[in-house]
Amino acid sequence: MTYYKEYSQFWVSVDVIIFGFDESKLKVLIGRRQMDPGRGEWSLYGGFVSANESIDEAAEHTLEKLTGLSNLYMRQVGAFGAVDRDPGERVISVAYYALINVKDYDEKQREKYGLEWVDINKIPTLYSDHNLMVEQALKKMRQKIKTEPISFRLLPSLFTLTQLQRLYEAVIGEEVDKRNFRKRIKEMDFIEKTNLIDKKSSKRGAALYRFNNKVYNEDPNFKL
Amino acid sequence: MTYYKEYSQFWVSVDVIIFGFDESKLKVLIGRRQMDPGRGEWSLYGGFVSANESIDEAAEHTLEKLTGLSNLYMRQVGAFGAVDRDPGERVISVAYYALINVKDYDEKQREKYGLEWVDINKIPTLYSDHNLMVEQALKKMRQKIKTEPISFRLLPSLFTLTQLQRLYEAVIGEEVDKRNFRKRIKEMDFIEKTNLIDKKSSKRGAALYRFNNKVYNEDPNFKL
DNA sequence: TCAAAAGTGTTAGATTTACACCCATGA
DNA sequence: TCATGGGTGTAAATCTAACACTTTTGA
Repeated sequence: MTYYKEYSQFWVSVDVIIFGFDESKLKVLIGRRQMDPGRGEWSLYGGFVSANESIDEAAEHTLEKLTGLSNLYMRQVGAFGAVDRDPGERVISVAYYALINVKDYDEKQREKYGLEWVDINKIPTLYSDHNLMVEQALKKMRQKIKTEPISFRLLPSLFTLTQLQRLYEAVIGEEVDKRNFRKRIKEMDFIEKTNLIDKKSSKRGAALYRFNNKVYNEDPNFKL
Repeated sequence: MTYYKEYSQFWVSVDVIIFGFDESKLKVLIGRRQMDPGRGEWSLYGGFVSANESIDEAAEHTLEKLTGLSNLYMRQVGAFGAVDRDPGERVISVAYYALINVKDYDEKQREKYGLEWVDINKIPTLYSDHNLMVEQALKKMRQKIKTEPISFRLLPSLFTLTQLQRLYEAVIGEEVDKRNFRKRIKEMDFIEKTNLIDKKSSKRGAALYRFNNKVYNEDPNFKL
């Protein structure tokens, strides 16, 4: 503490907006806050940054603790720093959003932390400024999904085009034309048709597709 | 300090990327760092967040102190939190970018703080992770300038279409077609032609335009 | 008189949107 | 046999991109 001792210090936390996709709905993982103040209120999951980790790492640790998964897609939303944002103390928080495939996520893990998947359109009032964080995270994600292949982080590794379309619609919040959507998909060589058939979703069965990251890297042109 | 005492606290600073436009170039205001560590290195201007202000306010205060101007356009870039980003101590910094009209900015103020306008394409190595901050700020600004009327924050209140075009080109980093550019401007009713003529830029003289915010708010359709 | 910047329209090509029917299958 | 979701192509409309010459005037 040699250089800056005259200045104030703050607690810094991270809050993670975890997006998942299920039943054609975009969902967020929220839980009941486990600590005071605000114990019992609906809240994002978060954690404090500790001295030996970067903010990014703190967010990764939080996410990994919660999901048991690593290498998830995660991006910073921004820093939230209103003086009274936390009802307890002055805490500055950095929000991140992460994408997970709901099927990879262990239900036991979910129950252990008392978390629930909540439809993005039915989010209750959350602790502190967490509603704001979710809103901003969604806005960022909407941008990204049009220009980067992040959809695949929310889907199983094999997916049907209808699933992909429903996901896209859930994220941008409006319906799109099936034929036009598929036309665009066909132009992206890194979205590969397998010869596997999904029989769960329809009687006829739907072709299963796969995202080929190697092909994508050779010609990273994604546009929805 | 009742709730979170077990957790670490951090210094939190703000760093401001101040963009200006002059001589058809996009510029950033940087100076020689006035404090240890890193005294004398090229650096963004920043300041520590204090206990009684939000991060946004801290950024506004920093900017106002530096420029003597208030109500400038400012947006958050994000939080930077690598453990060793600051060579002195662990400091988490939140970067902001601001837009100013170089002509509104008092030269005395600039000299007082030893600041220089540096071409965005000729930025020297800066203190800490400030180069990264500038890069990210520019990326964000590039997005914004296409969909929101922020150009006018970088220009005098009366400007010629050539100035507007040069600014746009400087920000996106490529030249655009004059006729197509002007066609798009004509469609935006909130960019109003005045009957004033600027004689500085050419012998013939160029019509001066003005951004009408009231008209913009009635039909906020901006697209470059 | 000429150099320098201002100002102005048209056309071809590319992209986007709208739209409707047949297919395969399990219940 | 029929209800359900899967799959497919074309044409009109819109948007984008390319392109060159005339005007004005101060030096």
